[in-house]
Amino acid sequence: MATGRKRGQRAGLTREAILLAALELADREGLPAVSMRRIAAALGVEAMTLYHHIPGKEALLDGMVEQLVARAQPHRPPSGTWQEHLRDLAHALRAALLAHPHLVPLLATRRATTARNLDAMENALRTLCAAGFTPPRALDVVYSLTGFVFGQVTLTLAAGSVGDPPGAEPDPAAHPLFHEAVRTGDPAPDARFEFALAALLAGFAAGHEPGPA
Amino acid sequence: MATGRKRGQRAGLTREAILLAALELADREGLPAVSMRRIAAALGVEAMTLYHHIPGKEALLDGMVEQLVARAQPHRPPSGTWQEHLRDLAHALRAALLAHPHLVPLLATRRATTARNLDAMENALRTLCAAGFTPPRALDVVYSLTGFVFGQVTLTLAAGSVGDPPGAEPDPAAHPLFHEAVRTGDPAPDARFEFALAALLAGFAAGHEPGPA
DNA sequence: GACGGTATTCTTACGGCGTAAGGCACGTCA
DNA sequence: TGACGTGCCTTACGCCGTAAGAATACCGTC
Repeated sequence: MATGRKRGQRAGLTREAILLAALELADREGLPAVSMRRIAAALGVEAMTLYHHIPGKEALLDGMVEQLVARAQPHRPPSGTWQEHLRDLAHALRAALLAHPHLVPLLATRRATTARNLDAMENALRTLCAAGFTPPRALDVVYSLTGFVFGQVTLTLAAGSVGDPPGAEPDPAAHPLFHEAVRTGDPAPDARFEFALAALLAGFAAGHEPGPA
Repeated sequence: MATGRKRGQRAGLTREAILLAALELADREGLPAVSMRRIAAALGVEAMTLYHHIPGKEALLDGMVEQLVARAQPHRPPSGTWQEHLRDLAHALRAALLAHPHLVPLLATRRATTARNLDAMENALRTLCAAGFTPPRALDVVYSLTGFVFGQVTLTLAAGSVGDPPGAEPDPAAHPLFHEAVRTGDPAPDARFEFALAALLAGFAAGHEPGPA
């Protein structure tokens, strides 16, 4: 530490500042780089200092996830049909995840039920119930949508992560349809997401109102 | 090592045996327990010995994922409508993931395009194209389904993982619909999966054949 | 202004991790 | 018989998370 601070002099650390530094480190160098020592170094401080603001590494990762989901609220106010509401929700969540791709695997090990998160869910449930869904069905819909978005984003990120060394299909003749599809398909991952999201929402609608009158 | 083996005596290690031991360790004690030393100990061997069969930790984790997806093939032969085919695929994948819950987070960081995996995908694509889907659309469907299953399973596992210490909704009055839904909803995770899967498949069908004739 | 308590920071240290480098014994084949 | 490759072990290095404790600045009280 080459800072001009003496032994007991405050460095002005807060839980928020630590989580922010951790987030930035993860975004810049990936999850394995997120160590107590590296975060502390980025803040001009020794590793053990962090423990006065955060109980341990697990709590730190929890906090990072918490910060991530806090950024996943739709900017538009809840209006329009329940489909539009859900579509906004899905887009907001997807955008938040894609903005911090290295953090996405963290969500697979951690539950993210913060108060703010529950507020957004309650909003969605209200919209759905007003549209005639029963509360349990509405919860099914919201949970399903959340898992769907997470899965789509994860698959997208994992597909283009490393330089394809493991499998790297060697024989186009063995899987002709696959190769044709890859060759002629839309290369934008957005299109696939929109397609699948539309299908899921259409499916919810179909299950909700059995016939189109 | 208190085994009765002398210095240069073979222990009969193979890549398969190592991966199996790693899988069993992960199932029994979770992912953090999967270390080179622990795996080696389980096999009655020193850690460095593993490096004669596996290049390193990353390759080991890749191998574990490979083993997992290899178990994700449907047992039934591909028959029936494309919806039934996809449903079988989804159930097989979900069953494989649920059988090794601790490995699911690994899939978030690793792509799993083995030859065997591509075979299953090619099968699905063939069925879909025979039903009138274009190859790119069929690929969209299969990818979307895969991501969907992964997301659903991950969410299910994460929801019931630890003892709910982080959020643990403190005020039922603040989120009345959420609590009513939890109280009166179906507690079986299977039901939610079936509901969402049906919705997604229905959505695919709706996008495929615009009108129900 | 002096003073005591508290909050914040740093130092040191331990065990575990992945793995690089090199040594030793066995099986095989010339 | 002897040389050699293969499979295994030993040692060692630099990371990691974090427990224990010493040192110092800050702050409310007088």
